[in-house]
Amino acid sequence: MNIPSGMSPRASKRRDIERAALALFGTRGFHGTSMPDLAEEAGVGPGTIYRHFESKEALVNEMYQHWKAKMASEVYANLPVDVPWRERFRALWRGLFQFDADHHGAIDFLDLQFHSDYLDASSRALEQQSATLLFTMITMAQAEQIVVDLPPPAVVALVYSSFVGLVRAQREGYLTLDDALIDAAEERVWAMIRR
Amino acid sequence: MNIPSGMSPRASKRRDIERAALALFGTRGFHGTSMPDLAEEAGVGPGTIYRHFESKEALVNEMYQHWKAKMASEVYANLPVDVPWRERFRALWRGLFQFDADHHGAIDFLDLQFHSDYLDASSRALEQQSATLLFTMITMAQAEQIVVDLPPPAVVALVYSSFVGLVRAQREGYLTLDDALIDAAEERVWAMIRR
Amino acid sequence: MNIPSGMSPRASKRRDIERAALALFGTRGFHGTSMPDLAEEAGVGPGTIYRHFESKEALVNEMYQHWKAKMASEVYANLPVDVPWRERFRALWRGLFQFDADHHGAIDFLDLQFHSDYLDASSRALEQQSATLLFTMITMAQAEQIVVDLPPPAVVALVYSSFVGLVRAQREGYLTLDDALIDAAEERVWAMIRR
Amino acid sequence: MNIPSGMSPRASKRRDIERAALALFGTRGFHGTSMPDLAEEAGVGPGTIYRHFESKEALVNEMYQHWKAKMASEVYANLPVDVPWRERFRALWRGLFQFDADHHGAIDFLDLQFHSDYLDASSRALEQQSATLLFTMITMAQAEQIVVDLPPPAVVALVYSSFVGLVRAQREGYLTLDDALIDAAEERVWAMIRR
DNA sequence: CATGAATGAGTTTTCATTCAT
DNA sequence: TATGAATGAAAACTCATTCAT
Repeated sequence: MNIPSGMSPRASKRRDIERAALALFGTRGFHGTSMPDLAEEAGVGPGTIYRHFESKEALVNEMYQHWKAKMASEVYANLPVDVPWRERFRALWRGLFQFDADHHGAIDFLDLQFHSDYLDASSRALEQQSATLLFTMITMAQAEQIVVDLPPPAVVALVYSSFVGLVRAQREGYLTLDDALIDAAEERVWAMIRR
Repeated sequence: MNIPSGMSPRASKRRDIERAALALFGTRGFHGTSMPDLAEEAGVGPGTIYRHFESKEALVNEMYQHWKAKMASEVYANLPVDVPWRERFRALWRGLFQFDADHHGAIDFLDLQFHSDYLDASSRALEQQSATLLFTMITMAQAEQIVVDLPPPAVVALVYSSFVGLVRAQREGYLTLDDALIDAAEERVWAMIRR
Repeated sequence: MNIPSGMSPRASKRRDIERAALALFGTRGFHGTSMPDLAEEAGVGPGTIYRHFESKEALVNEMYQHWKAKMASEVYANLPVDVPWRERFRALWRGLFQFDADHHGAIDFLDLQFHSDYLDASSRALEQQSATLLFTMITMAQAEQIVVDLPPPAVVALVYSSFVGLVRAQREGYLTLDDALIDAAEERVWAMIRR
Repeated sequence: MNIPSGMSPRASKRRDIERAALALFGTRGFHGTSMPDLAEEAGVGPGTIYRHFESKEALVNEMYQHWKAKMASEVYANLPVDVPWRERFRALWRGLFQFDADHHGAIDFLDLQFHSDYLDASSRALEQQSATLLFTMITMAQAEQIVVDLPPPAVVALVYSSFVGLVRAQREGYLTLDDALIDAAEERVWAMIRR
């Protein structure tokens, strides 16, 4: 068997399951993905999934929280401070696309499970937390007269959904998101929200 | 029973089913909605659905095509011609939100079923058609140097996902989309895509 | 299809399921009986059971309560009053065996599910009620110096388990419980508990 | 680890498994007890059970035969000979309760597995043997006009089920079986079966 | 035409058993 | 020898669909 170095076989199977779940939940959705399908995609028996996750719901929630947290730590937590807002925005925008490139399917997964009724309190709390962080950032930039004076949730919606829109368009084959396009889009999105 | 005037009881039941399907498919998704649930929401027996639609897939496809077509005819087909692009864009933007206001849940429904594997060739063709129409519009505006020189699918993605993002934000309770906000957003989105 | 007269086909299926459940739960036990087996024994599809009973646990609890109540009404409620205790006891004893003869398998069923952890509060309450009724009866007879002065639960255990023991012995093929044997046993059991 | 003196670690684990099996099979039943649960209760890994017993069925059968045999040797084989029947009965009765006190749960276990379809030929043979021994004893006493003239299986059923009934009543918390109660019950049960 | 009870294939989940460590 | 992760067959249960009424 081919086990990634430095990983126990058990942990490796868990990874396989998580990988399969990210791919299938992110394309077919939670209810559109059956556990046998998931097992086959992961290359394990159906019973094996239940040695790693309590239930299908527990699996999707653990995944959701994992990726929400990863996004927070890889994108939001690493934004430069003490630089002009313009530059912070560029770092945010590039961070988002970098995250998408580094973790294929994660954005699709998060977007598709967004606000589904099988998400538990923990997942919703993380969701809230991310949103609040972005609202706060916008509010600060507005206080400095840098960003347009729309309700912060509106600004966040405009920016974030633009990002997701481009990622989706690429997934559907309408686009290729290279650095040039990402930067060009960044300029335009900034134009949308700057004062 | 209360039957809308000018509508046969049969047609009225079909409406009830369509209404229920729009609401449930648009919130819980296709696989997350069961036919018995749909029937109950519509106030009909489960068997009745099958007198109007061949199958669950046929139902969602008919719905998808219905609303895609309705959107094309109510929003895209009524855009003013022989007016400046700026004004056409404003009409488009307002038309989108008007459509959302007139047909509660329709945007959520279309967005959630987007590019799902249970959509058939017909649905995909309509999807294509709508997209192509928008791409063409953008291409024309770019030829006149009005709109920024990004790939048309990117421009469409930016605009349309901004619209959907605002609608979603309202659904989640983060926003109220009144005319003032819609117009303010319009200005900013136009700022994003104008040359 | 052969439907008992005066019974809707729906009610008839429910009867079939109840009959099958009494037989299988009473011989193989709750956990030893699978829903597909139950369905086959009842001559219905597995899904049909769930249109009549919420779950396997709900089924066994409804059955338990049904038969406990039936036993109370057919055996305990019809005991003669204003007759000597000797006669009441004979009526009780004969009533128990009559119940067993009338409702084949019911005693085995009740005995096998007795105090199982899948019985719910309602079932346990009925159990309690039956027990209390018997304890009270014994206490009264003791007050009149008719019955031996053991703790009432002990007296009830001796009598009731003697009854069940005979029924079991018949089921295993060791005995045939005809009237003569039942009456002879009654005399001996009375000898056991009389003062 | 705490290993009983004079016992190999292997034998000690086997004891742990047997102890766990007695407790769980005797309360939840054979089908209601899972091998992982059994392993946890025994404090061993699930795989370990299979180094000692071929299968779950083999385990329950070995247990059944073990306890049936133990009961025969500890209770039936030690009955005094050349003493009046009255005294032999007292010894039997006390022996039964002594056995229950010495081997907590064994009576519940034997009673619950009684005549289950997973018991094999060996187990059934031992069952038969025990029964026959008791039938013979009763027949002899009847020949001496000591015991009432019911079919021997009926007499055995009355006595043995009275014993089990008292043990059950204690398990359910209705009674405490102290020596006084046991002796008082013995007197009454003897009154039931004596000529 | 509308209904809803019935169905059985398919779902999520459990568990007796195996086997690499 | 003991382990416990992995397995897949089978369990409880759901649901799209049918059809007798």
